[in-house]
Amino acid sequence: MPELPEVETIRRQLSPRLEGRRIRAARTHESEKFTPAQDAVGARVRAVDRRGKYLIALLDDGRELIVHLGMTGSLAITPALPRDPYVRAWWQLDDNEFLAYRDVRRFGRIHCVPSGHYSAVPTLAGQGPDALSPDFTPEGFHLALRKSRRRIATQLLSQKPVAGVGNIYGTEALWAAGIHPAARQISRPAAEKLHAAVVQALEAGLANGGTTLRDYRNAKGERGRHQHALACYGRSGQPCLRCARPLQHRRYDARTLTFCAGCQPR
DNA sequence: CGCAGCGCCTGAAGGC
DNA sequence: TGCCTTCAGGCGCTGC
Repeated sequence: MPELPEVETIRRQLSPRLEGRRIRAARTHESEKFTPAQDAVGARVRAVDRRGKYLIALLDDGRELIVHLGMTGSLAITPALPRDPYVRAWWQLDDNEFLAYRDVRRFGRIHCVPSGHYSAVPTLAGQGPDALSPDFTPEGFHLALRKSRRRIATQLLSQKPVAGVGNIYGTEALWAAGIHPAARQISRPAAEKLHAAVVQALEAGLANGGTTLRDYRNAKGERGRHQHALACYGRSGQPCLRCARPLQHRRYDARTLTFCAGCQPR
């Protein structure tokens, strides 16, 4: 599932290829999740930005083309349109190349809105500071976490205290910080530790080109390498790398969380 | 407004 | 071998 490191990897690859390009044509799957991709036809891409897990192409007509990759989404630039039943949207550029959006499970979404008008994208509108931006501070993070009594893992995945964290990197950060995923309140020192762990987990993932468990591919179609560096996610039953006790997994709020009962006490 | 619960999707994996 | 069930989960929506 694409989280901040995967989306940022794609952004860095797409940016030099898309900047300055005019969108000549577009076609999409019939779902209203994807049809807004067609609204960008005629506009020129000024820059490719990212906020949390949202990729945002800034257009020269004062609008933004917003893409969320969901669970299985990927973007690639290709000289010819791939014959692939899972391409849900594509844009033809003025250099005759194509930007193709592939999404097997159709959990992703595409929007085209006036700049900054995110009422149609509530999660983007309401999300906290991007995890790799200077706005993500230990103080603000602790304050944001104190506003809710939900489980810490649920809060991390809500995108509100910080934007860009999904289950993989959230699991890694909680393990690294020694915090139980079901904890409902954490101390200031624990919040500071978790803040550092979130940044570290995401930067490590980015340095490794993202995590490919099954579907993730970057804009060149390559797999990430961070799946080999995961300490906790997907390792239930295997020994904790700190204390050798077998890692456990439990379902909290409809998602599977892996943790070490020894290193991450309640 | 916060939050719990459900639905969206499909391929893979496991049971029989 | 083949059919059926379960699972993965980010996010939008509904209703309390």
